[in-house]
Amino acid sequence: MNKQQQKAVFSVNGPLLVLAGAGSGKTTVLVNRIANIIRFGNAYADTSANLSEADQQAMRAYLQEETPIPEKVREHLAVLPCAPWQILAITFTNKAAGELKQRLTDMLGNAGKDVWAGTFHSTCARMLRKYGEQLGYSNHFTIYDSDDSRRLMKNCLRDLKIDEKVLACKSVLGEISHAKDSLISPEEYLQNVGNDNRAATIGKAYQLYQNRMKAADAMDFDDLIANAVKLLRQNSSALSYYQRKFHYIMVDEYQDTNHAQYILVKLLAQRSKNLCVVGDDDQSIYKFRGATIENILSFEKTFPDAKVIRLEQNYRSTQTILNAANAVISHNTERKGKTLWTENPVGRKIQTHTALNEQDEADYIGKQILEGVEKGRKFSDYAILYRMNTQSSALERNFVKSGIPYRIIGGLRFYERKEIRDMIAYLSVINNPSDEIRLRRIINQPKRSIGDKTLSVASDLASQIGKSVFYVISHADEFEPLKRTAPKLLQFAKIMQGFMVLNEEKNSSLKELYDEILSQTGYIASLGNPESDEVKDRVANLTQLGTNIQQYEEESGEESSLDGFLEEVSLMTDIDNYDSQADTVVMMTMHSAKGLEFPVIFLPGFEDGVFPGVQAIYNPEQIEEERRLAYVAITRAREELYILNAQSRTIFGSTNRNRPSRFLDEIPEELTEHTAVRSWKQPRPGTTLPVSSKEVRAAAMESALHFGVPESAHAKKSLVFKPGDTVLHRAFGKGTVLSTTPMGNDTLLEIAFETKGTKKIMANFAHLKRG
DNA sequence: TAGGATTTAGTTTTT
DNA sequence: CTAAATCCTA
Repeated sequence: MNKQQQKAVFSVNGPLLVLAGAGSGKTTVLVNRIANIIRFGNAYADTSANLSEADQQAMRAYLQEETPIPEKVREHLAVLPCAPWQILAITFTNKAAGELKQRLTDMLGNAGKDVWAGTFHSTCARMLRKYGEQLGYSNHFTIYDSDDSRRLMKNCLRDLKIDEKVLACKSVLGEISHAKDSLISPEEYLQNVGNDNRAATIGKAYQLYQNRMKAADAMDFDDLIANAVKLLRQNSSALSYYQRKFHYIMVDEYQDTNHAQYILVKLLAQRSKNLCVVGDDDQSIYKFRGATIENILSFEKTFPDAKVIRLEQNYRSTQTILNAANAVISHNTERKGKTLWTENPVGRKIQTHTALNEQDEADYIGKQILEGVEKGRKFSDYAILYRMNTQSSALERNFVKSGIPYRIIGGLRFYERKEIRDMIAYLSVINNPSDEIRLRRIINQPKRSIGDKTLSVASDLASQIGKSVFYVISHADEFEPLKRTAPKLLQFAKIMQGFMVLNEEKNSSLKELYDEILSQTGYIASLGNPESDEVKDRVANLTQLGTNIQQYEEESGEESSLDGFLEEVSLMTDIDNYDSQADTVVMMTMHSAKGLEFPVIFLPGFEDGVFPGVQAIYNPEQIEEERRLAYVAITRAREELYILNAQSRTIFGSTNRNRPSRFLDEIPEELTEHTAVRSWKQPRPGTTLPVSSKEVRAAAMESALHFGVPESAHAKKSLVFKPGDTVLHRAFGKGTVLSTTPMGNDTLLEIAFETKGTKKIMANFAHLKRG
């Protein structure tokens, strides 16, 4: 470790701000700092000792950081052991927390497992499970995700007779989220509306929404933080419990914390003052969801005796990549200012490429990857980072065609798939029957002939008698208005109650419960034709969920519970599932890539209007945020960086010609090497601009034949394969053709490779040779 | 109430 | 362009 890193590791007591540039070994510092605290504990001085002024000073210096200490002083120092559970480490993703724990366990053995490591949300959830009753929640409250929140808000707006055309559900939710970040309750919100009509309406919706959340025993993401703060503020025994428990607190990615999170950390650290925050103001990219860079900029004001350590040596990227990153970020005005440097080699120049359109761009990327793999790179060396999830589809099409194995992080997430959410909803209603939103989701899924009408009647009855909807449904025969549907409702209630009993039984496992739900509800059968690809896919997902449940049970052993599983699931993100071992190319948004690194990075869509996005172009503040995002994206690359733009691009059905991104202009020319399919300045005289997407595609095809694709690929088009042929793929090696299916101008080949298994590949894109 | 057909709206980033 | 919402009919 370098001097600065050592200093950060050994500065144990008191507030500490570590400004850690990209790739500066921040995680190493964090891990070693925690290990150091556990090993050597909390050194404190015997202040009653009769020491000279100089010795006292030496002692103080020692307490603040590892400095040499005179023998005479040593005997007056004591070391308090610090237990792992007295350390709280807050990370940005669950995955980061898991890795932190893993590395600690590698160093310290089992002690590493007892460190409290998690995200803000999981930490708060844990505190609220213990103390939530103080705020009127049960200890198995449900955590709503954004879809649940949306459904609930829709209902609220409908019941308040607010027309969504006047006030969109989304903007109300956004406003409420902002209020919660600022720790403003519905009542306070309503007090401050003045004569702003819109605000008054939002306030009413906020209040109703919160009341219903409480009735459903549910919290949304923002509530987790806000309620944790509320708990600590109004319950002094909880506050003092956690203040005494956590001797040391560390917060990673501090630049992306919001106001509520800042208050939370401040409360927890008030007693011990041992707060260490790590962050990089240049990497703050979550302003849009309430993160305030202020937290990091004002840390020294909040904690006047704070020590500040800068980590500016980069161990990740080549000089070229780092220079480009520095050049781009230097255009921002609102920053603390630092310059990363590295002893790494200069490396290859940054490859900038102008493609015709998004398909052509994807082809270029695919080609570079296949060439690289041929030269010995692994697929997992490559990552593609884009601004919007929608950009992945062009890449996906190309990768399928050329047989490049890939994974997409984000986009349609596993836990957002309909069938998965349905099963999760079953599990959470079993866990918490008051959860009306999720009850509504499953009551007619599979179809039980229970419609909207019946449900709103039941819902009204429930609020009249002050019981939950589930209560009304399970006593449906006692209510006159429900006479007709009562048998159906009772039948549903009966299965659910059966599940609840099963869940209560001590010796039954979650996996058994899950399998029972699947079979008793006949869910799989209700999906339709089991031969169709779509249903096969869904069934595979349901099986995967079963595996996940089993895995959870194995991991948490005695501790496992339905509660625990649901909590883990609701706070899980795609990036948490990302397995860096598998040999596949990875695609994700630049946001998701935070904290990750790859040998080769592709950045498609560097065009004004895509990145920076249209909404940001006329807003200097937002441009700065986009520029920080560019900085994050560039600094993910270790060895090679490709930046791409396209002359025309089709997004959301309309085709636009975008000029290259201003961020490209900010990279000094001597760092780049540019290639282009064709000069983007002028279309050739006499050429009409393609208008429809169909024409664009045709033009791209035509143009690719003449410009983009090398001569050999042209010739390959005439190569015809038949089953039994031996072929040679540049990445997969030798294989035998199993089947051929003509598709348009191309042929889909199924090939059994000797070492890489059976794959389906499009003939024209596969770069095949005869074996 | 189910299911299909048609229209329409909404398109950034995520715990 | 896609996914969701709405409408319409059986």
